[in-house]
Amino acid sequence: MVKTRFAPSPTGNLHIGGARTALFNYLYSKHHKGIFVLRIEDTDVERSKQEYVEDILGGLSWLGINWDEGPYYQKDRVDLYREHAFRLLGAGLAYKCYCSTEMLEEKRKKALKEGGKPHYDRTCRDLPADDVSNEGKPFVIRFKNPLSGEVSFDDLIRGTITFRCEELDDLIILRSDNTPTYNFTVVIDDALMGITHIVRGDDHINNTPRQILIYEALNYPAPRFAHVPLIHGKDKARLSKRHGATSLLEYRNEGFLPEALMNYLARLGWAHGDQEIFSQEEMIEKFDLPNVGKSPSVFDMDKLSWLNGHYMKTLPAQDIAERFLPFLEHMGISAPDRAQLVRIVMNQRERAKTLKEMAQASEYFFRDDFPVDETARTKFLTSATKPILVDFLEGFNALSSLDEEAQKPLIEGLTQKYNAKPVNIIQPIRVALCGKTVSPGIFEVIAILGKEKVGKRLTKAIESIQ
RNA sequence: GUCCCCAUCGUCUAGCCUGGUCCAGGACACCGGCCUUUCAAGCCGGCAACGGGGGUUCGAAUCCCCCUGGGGACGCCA
Repeated sequence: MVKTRFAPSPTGNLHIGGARTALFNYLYSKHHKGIFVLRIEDTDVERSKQEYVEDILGGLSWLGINWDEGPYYQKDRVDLYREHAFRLLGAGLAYKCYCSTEMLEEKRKKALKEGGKPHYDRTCRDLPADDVSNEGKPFVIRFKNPLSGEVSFDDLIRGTITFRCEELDDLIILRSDNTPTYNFTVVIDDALMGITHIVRGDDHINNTPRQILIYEALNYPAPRFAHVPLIHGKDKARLSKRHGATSLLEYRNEGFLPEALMNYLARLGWAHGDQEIFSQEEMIEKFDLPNVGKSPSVFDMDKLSWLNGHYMKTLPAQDIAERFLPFLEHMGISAPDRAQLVRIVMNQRERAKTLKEMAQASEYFFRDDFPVDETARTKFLTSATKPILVDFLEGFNALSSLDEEAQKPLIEGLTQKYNAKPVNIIQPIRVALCGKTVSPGIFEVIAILGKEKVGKRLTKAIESIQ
């Protein structure tokens, strides 16, 4: 049984990178009909915040990634980690270290300056067992790394990776305040929770050999590892707040659809031939680790927008209308007429990349005091176009239906009378009704607005012209 | 500095494992055209890449080595 996990630390929002890691873990487990676990790694009491926990859970839920187990909180499991730490201490596989933070910092700096590895010099490693000189002093527990030999593992994405033990440090597993550290808790939890496959960012490659050594010391079987490349910003550097490192929920607020974001994230670093569009079911069916690329990818907003536009156009209109509503409400607009709303969505969705854009472009459908673009007004609401509007209004009032077939002859009649192209007749009407030169087809706009509103708006526009 | 990872169009990528069908395919963006009541959408077309150098081979994007470039790690953060 395949069991994967996503184990974020709540020291920041869930961003694009984290979400993709979560997605890959989720897809891999579901592909193998396995279990996906969510675990919150909150052992850093200083930096962990409840608001981030909420952001992470909210972001995953919105995206559509559901976990089968958890969320587990490491905070609730500290006794477990301590037990393990002292077990290693008792077995001689770990030792107490009394070096102060300041001292260590100095040693690091010095080593770096001399061109060496900034590693712990193992001062306390060989302190005699009956040493009493440090009695009562605060201490940390360090893991006793093998001094020689190699550690290697077979990465599911990159193949075999080997490290020499000399490169590894005697890392701290229990801090002086008695709290455990990441490289230790992660091993214990993954082992105890029965995680079979660890999919994570490749910034963890260096941690892997240390963790494998801990698995061995603890006598736990090690899982398989798969390190996915990091996502970069346009400047090719690691994703930061400037690029896409904002909360996933920001994308929701900007009017992106979770289907689009999930699709985009899946294709960032993974491919299945030439296919671009994947439903969640298809991703689960087709996702596999060997198809994940090895090189870092750049987050591309344009492509995300395109995908979002695609889903805007292809998801059921009723569905889009449902999700569209909050964006209207955010603008202080209520849309009680369901059928009308769906009709607006059907006409606007191909001209908007996001729900937010669509809301902004649809204001005139809901408000009579919609803004009027001044450039459009001076160009199309003029003394020259006034008679067209007057004529149109007159003909319009006589219409018995607002169907396209009923409206068409009216416009055609005017093009003949004024010897003008349709565009010259329609644009003034459009500006009168919408306040701008851009809108869905004029027949649709009129049908959606209805007889009364169209009449009022035309009258108002005519009166505004000197 | 040391260690680790990576390297195909501007971007996401297919192809690489199992060399020839690749003067490298798809998608986004961009440019042009068609359609057209505006804007979009849609359709058609175009631009555009195997980082460099050595090997191996009849033949290399594909295998090997070096260089260069980029990224990551080196915390009582995760």
